[in-house]
Amino acid sequence: MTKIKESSTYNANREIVLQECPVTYVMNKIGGHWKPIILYHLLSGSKRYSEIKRAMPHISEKMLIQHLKQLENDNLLTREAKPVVPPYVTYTLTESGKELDSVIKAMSMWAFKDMKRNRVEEPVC
Amino acid sequence: MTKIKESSTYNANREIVLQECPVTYVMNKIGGHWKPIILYHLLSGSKRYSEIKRAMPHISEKMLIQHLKQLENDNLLTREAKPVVPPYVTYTLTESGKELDSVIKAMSMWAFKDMKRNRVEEPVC
DNA sequence: CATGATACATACTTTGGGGTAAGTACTTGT
DNA sequence: ACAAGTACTTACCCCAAAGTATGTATCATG
Repeated sequence: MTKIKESSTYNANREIVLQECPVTYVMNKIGGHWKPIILYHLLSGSKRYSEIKRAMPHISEKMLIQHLKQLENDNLLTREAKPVVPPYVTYTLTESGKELDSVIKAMSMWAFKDMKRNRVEEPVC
Repeated sequence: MTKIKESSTYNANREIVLQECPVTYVMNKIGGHWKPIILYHLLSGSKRYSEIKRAMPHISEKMLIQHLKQLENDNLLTREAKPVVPPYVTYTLTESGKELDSVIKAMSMWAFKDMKRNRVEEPVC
């Protein structure tokens, strides 16, 4: 987990904007390339670590746990580890996390519309 | 405008994911810290360059035009320049851009709910 | 006895997004 | 004559996000 320097101008700006815009508030929680996709996969139900990994073949393990931890810190999902060997860890969306489905759905609907408009072939997701 | 190297693993991964996930498709068009905020301000109607600038005091001019150009390339807004001095340039959302309000609204609604839940003071936006 | 599965952790490097600062062209106002 | 406004452009630098690679603990199974 890369640590974040608090003293940069970037972060100063971000904090100011955070106080001013709900959209930025959301982007700070689900922004980036991987977080929305993780959420997307968890919206269909709780999943084991390895299940998520298999569902997203192109993410590195480092990125996956890193974002899972961030999402956990942001109260979007919970982690449950059964003390067995081999380890059995499941990730489940919280209420906050589940309510994001309206956002994810709005995004998906817009995406499909826009792909059609720009004649991009539709994906299988 | 910083050029993007096409040959990186990052971009390879991104292109693969792009073909698989509508959410990533959206994130590539409106992701980052500034684009959603620009869109947010244009949703209330066409604006001059200087108006957008004044509405977003914390963005640098470089970032502003850079993102305006990217949004234009992505067909989310159009640029109209009147050939007068001093220059008079207006930015207007396209149909695609306007339709993003469902996404922006879903985000805002979730944000306010989540802020309440986490007892963050509500912003004035 | 060694391989594989599971769920990570850690070190090291790259890169591209963003910041800062300065310049440009043209005209209007004082 | 000089500053100010408008809409950019350009150059240079920094750092945080992402990638690559390897290590760890535990047990089951061949």
